[in-house]
Amino acid sequence: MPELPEVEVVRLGLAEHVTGRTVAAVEVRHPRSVRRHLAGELDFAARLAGRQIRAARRRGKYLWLDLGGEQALLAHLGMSGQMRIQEPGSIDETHLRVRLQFTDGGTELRFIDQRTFGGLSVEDVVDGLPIPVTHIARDPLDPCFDPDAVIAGIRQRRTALKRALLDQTLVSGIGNIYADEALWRARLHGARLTATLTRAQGRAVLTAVTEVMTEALAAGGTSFDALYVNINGASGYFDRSLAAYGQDGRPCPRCGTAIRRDAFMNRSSHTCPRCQPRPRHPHP
DNA sequence: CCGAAAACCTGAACGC
DNA sequence: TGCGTTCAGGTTTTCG
Repeated sequence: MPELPEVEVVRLGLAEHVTGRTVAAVEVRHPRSVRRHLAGELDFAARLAGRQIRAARRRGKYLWLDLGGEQALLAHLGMSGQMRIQEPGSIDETHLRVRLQFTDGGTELRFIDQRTFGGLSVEDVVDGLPIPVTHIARDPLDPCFDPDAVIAGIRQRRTALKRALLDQTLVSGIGNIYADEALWRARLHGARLTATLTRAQGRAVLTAVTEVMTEALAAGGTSFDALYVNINGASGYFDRSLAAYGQDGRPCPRCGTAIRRDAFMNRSSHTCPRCQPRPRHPHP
């Protein structure tokens, strides 16, 4: 489940179901899912056995289970990763990649990932962050998120606004859905050059990001199919509230003009041609 | 520094 | 029914 609200839904579920439990055994069913654990899958399993999970944390789209001792089980869900809590002995999912069992003999934690772009690793924690997360910027739901600093960073770039929003080292957690939704809410076009963005417009788009993510989280995230589900396998329903993403041909909820889809950055961008006119000096 | 493209995968949807 | 194409909520690397 990719973007911040979906990852946060998973984090909340993990916090409820695995905090305080001690890992008994780890089964790696697909080596690719632990490829970022450079010491290999045997080392991965050995480093988890006997460890107690203290907390479930997140920054942007990265998720980790605090193991104490300045180590953590780090997860990135990639495009299709899921975390599921299941009864021991229940049927293995088709794309089950990693299984964690606990010393209490209760439910097990499963990492399921169709496309295997995601993965797990055990990482050292420095200043509260697993090493691979240290280059990731704070996300809009972080209590220490500093919008003015992010706006300054965006304005210093020489690129298009949407590209900046998707840059996880500037502000994290934003993916293609919430970038399009926030730009629509702020009435800005993603091809707008960051250098020409006013501070007020920067503030508007970051406010829109925060609001749309908060609303999506309250709805349990965005899900179009069974690939994006919470730890119990349930889908969120924010897809019903999307104004732009995936709405090509449908009327803009604000003005009724048909939403259009264009190729941008090797993916799709959805805009209202009336509310979000293409900038005159577009080319990034 | 910036951007484009490819790479890493599987499966669903669609056109013929 | 089957085959080829295109597309998908991401990140990283490589090459100009």
